[in-house]
Amino acid sequence: MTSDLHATVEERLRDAGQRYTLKRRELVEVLRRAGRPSATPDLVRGRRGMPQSSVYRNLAVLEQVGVVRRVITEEGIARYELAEDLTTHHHHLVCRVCGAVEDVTIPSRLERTIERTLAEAAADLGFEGVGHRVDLIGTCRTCRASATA
Amino acid sequence: MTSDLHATVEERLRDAGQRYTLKRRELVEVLRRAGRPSATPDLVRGRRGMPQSSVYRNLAVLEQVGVVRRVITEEGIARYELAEDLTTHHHHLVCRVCGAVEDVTIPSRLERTIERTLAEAAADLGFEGVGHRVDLIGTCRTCRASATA
DNA sequence: ATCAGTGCAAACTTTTTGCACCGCA
DNA sequence: TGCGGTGCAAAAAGTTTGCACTGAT
Repeated sequence: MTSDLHATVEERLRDAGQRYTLKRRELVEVLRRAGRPSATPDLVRGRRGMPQSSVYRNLAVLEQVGVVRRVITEEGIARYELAEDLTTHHHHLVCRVCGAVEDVTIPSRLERTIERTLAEAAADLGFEGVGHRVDLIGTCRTCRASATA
Repeated sequence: MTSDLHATVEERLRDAGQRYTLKRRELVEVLRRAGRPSATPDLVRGRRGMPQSSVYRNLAVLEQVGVVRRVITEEGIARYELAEDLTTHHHHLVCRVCGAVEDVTIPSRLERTIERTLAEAAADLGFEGVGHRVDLIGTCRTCRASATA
């Protein structure tokens, strides 16, 4: 399924008149392996020949062609993950102390209920509901442990 | 009920060894009138004798004593609103184009269902669920109108 | 040869902080 | 009169951009 992913990415880029360069492939690969939204330092760290500007620019391109999604955390910094149609619909558990993010899925029955109700509320207010963001804010294992100390 | 609000704020500040100064009162008043999360420019604009540093510092204090809540938007900038126990539990509809935010409430029955399920999922992952963030992302009336042009 | 992509450094935006001064309990 | 609050200006942190160079078709 990995080659499927890259094939899809390549296609989306080509459709937008863009190339699937080595660096872009590397970014996609890192995001796939991460399995959770990654911050830019994570994408640059230890990777020589990967300046911030390229990371930001390539992520912007990948976002525009629908390959990655940009998520803003509680601290106001950006994290990036593969678009949901390349993975699966999920939500985030965000640690309010260290900002760590875990992926989580919830039962599709409840998912649909949430979606429907929110869309309804949105329509009442003149919004065209195109998506929702359901995050859980808490304290992760690690930060609870160090808080005890 | 307005005096109740200020009395509560004053009490919370006093309990933390802080004063309810005129500027803090002004900030609380503006947030109450806004009825939606406000960005710092909104809190400074047109208000002389209200430098950014004071706004940020006072908002930080008010957040620490549980009077205001800081919300990060899709664009990564902070917005501030009165804490939920001073208003009512609600969610946000965020315009993905202009970043406008509307408040919205959903039926308490569904609210409880969401809360319970998310807490459960969080516990499985070693998080201590202390809250959730349910936002709806869409396009507001104004931006839909200008998109048509 | 052309045009997208890259790398460096500088600019920009939002938020935080150092420091001297002000003012209320 | 002491300590919290204020204001200015500078610094951080994260992100974006200008520009010259590289590389693939």
